Amino acid sequence: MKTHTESEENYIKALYHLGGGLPVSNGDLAQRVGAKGSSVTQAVKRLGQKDLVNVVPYKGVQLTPQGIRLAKSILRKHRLWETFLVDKLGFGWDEVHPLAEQLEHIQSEELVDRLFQFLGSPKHDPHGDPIPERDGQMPPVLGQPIGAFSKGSEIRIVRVEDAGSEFFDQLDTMNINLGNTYEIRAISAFDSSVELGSSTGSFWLSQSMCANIYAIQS
Amino acid sequence: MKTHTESEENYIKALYHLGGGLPVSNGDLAQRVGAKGSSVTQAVKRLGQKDLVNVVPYKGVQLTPQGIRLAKSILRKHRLWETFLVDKLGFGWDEVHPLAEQLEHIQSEELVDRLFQFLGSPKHDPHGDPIPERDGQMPPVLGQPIGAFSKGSEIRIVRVEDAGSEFFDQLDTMNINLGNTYEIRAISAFDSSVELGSSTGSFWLSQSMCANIYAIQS
DNA sequence: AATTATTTTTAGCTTTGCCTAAAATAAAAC
DNA sequence: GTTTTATTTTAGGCAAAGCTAAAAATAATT
Repeated sequence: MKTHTESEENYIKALYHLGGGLPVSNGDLAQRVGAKGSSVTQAVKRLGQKDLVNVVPYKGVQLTPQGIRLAKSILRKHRLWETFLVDKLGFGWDEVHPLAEQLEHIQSEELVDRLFQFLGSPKHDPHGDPIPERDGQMPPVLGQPIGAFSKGSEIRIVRVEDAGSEFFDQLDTMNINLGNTYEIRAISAFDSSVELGSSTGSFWLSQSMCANIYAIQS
Repeated sequence: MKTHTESEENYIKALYHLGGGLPVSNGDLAQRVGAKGSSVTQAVKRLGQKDLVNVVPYKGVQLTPQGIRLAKSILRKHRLWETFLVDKLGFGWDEVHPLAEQLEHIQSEELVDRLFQFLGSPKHDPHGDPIPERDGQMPPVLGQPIGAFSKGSEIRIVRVEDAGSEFFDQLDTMNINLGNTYEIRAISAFDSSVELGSSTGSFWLSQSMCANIYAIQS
């Protein structure tokens, strides 16, 4: 696998995020990478020459299989570094994203492999998102939004959406973490908020909080 | 402290390595960073505008106090990452340099501080080189070349020069590591090679090996 | 179908950072 | 104290990556 610039990798990442393998519009891509449309046009032209994307002018850009492979390898690095930052260095889960954006560009297969081992071969990152395997396979995306469970269910938190730092702050102040287990004690017919109970007491979660917190039956 | 490009940081690092605080010639700098003289001329002009160096045309370039501060902070990061790679990920000391060259450019005070703590507040890196402190202070440069000790001395290896991968390979095959202790059993009058002894036996070290291995009386 | 609005591309400019080749300066040799 | 040699700087080019403003193509609306 050749070596790519950070800018290129950022475009690939954005394309994977927005479209997976499907075409993405110039405008959406521009918004995602924080550049102007004209810059995107020439950027994807460069990527096209490296066979990382297929470009149809005025129609859209699409990752090639190689592009998807690269995207996954970047995502793998990103999520492994996030895991390192949280598990080993004690960062909060709201702080790690910008750091991982830098670290994900470090080039070394060996480093990634060793990091993976050092972290105990994790399948999911600190937010519960799946970490792509070495060969590109994706572990399952875990859980359903809390709102999807019915009264009486015993649930375990397995994933949270990246819904901004205020959301993470709220999780922190409510002491909600991956792995926590609760019983669903009540569901409000008025505003769909949910009462979660545990051995230490119970509390209410708003509908919008519930929508960003994923759990499984436990 | 503002943010700098990787190229800028590489020039600063090279200047610190070559001159410390003293003037460095264009040619030496060019050689060190692996660029042509003309590239260096404009690079240092840019650095001058940021007050990281003082340039006297045709005479030489010199780090300013701010430049020295920056150089030390890069060196700190470099050596902390090397420590991480060896101590935590199990890399060999000959493999870590190119990786640390990438990692040293990651921007985050917080990350450096946490890494430092995670590694147990080390004062020296895996080669025994001092890791600059947060405030720029330098721990002592340890040891004297093995050749400087006299027959009968009990010594402990505390530092090795970065003398290329063949040198490191030789250390590995001879099982020489930081912390090892030996007795100086003999010094050849013919070629200045040295016989080191330990509980497990003894062996001879060539003069050029000795020159790159540093020890203290133990 | 024609016009308007939106999106995308082209054209041309800027900065960083490298290059080669030619000119200018400093150092060394005669 | 010239002249030759070595070093350093200008001058001019090139690629990556961004920008603005104008032109072209597509999509939406009357």
